[in-house]
Amino acid sequence: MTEQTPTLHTLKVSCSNCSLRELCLPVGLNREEMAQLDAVIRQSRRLKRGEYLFRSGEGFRSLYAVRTGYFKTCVSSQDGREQVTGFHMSGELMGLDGISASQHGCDAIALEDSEVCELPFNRMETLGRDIPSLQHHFFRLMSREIVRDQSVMLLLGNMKAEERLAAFLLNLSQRLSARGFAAYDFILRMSREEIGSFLGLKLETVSRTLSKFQQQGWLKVDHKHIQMLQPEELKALVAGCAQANSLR
Amino acid sequence: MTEQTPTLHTLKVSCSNCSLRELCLPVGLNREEMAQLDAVIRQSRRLKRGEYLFRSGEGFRSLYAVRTGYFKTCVSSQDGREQVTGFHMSGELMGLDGISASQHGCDAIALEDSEVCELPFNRMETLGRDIPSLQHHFFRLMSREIVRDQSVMLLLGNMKAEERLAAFLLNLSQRLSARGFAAYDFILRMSREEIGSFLGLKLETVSRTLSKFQQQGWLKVDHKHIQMLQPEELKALVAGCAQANSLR
DNA sequence: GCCACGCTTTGATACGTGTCAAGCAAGCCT
DNA sequence: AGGCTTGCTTGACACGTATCAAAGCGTGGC
Repeated sequence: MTEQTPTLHTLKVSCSNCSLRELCLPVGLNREEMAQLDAVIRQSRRLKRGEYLFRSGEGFRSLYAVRTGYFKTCVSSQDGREQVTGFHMSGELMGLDGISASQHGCDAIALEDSEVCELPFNRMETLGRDIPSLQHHFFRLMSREIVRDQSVMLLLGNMKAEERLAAFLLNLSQRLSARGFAAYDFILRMSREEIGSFLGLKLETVSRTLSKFQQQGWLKVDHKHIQMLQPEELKALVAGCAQANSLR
Repeated sequence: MTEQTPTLHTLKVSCSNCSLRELCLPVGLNREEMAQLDAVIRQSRRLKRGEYLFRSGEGFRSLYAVRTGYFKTCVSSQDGREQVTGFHMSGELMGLDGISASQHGCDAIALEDSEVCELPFNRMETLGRDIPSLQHHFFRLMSREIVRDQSVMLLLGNMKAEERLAAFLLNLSQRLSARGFAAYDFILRMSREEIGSFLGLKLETVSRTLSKFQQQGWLKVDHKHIQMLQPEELKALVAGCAQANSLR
């Protein structure tokens, strides 16, 4: 109970069959348990950019873990307003919201050609009863998602445009560097509109705010290519108003 | 997997020892399983208005289910901005966000004299392995929380003040009537400021919007006493922009 | 009972972000 | 290559909500 929060992802992404146990299930299983888990995890599925992994309302059977690529998840209202609820990169799990009603509660869309592992939930649940640490890990993952959602609420409820964008960029930076990529030089995989939707802003505001950061010398923005020149300044901006960097 | 989403609460709140199995765990357990569960659930704890049930950062050991009374949960940033993440009434569970880091991620504060049941999480987890339907129920509850958080994001990211407040009132109305209270005539347990914090608005805006609803004849507002005179109008306002009424 | 305090309402004004519109750059198709 | 589409930037302006301020109303304490 006192261990560190689990690293959801390691740097070694490209294994053989399905490297998922390394990615999102670092639970300390023994050899036999590993085998059981492998038997349950389905071969990975490939998606092209723009393809739906699942849609809101579809029957829920499986969770999906990103192996490679990039996803967004979003809920939309009847009149077409769309709210991006998260961006998901390698090692991250999608579909947890589907358990409650046995149907998916959001859309998951690939932002680039991607690959996911399918985790049939029934079987994972059964397996969790045999492997306590696996069960515990799943509870932790779901709880983690709740914590993340709470910090998004804090962001949407309290922060100004500049603070939101700074928090967003810093969060991206942190997650990328945790995966072995450069922390301060990266490519955005999503459009300004999608960023805006996530942050509760219009795309013009996102664009203007990026420009402002650039003018101040904090960033270099070349379309989707972002270089953080003075990350400390961005951190100073969100220091105070963020509880943690658990956005995603 | 195809059953209805569980009613988290029944109308019979005042039982003997701990009526929690009726409230938040309607899982279809047999007599022996019930006994096991009863053995794990701790005696209820009473709190006075304003008292903290737990605080962000405290060690996490238990989930808490509201037996009677009313709570708010909130996260706060270092510089003191507070975001109310939810209001909780009888039968609802608090503390799920604490599992991930083994410490509570928010504060839980009684809005009136209240009573909760303590559910030691370790023991519940163990019990879940013996009672599959209990385990499944917990996954559902957590997933449900994630779904709720997503609709709050939609609200905070996309909706205007009037829509937010209408959605909030309708959600309250629905939850109260599910507990056997009048749907269209109730007392707010929280201040304007707390409503505002939850909805991402300032208290003045909440007040003004309530006044506006009253002027239009949709509500009668007498301090904390709300009567919904034309709920259809409120519904019309949120129709389209809400995906479901799963705020809380 | 009265006073003091907290909560709420209401008004005037300011500010931030949305909206609308135009122009630009990059990528894609024929 | 030309012309089209798509996404991005930038400007002018409008609108919604925040901010500041003052006054009203209830409630609880003495």
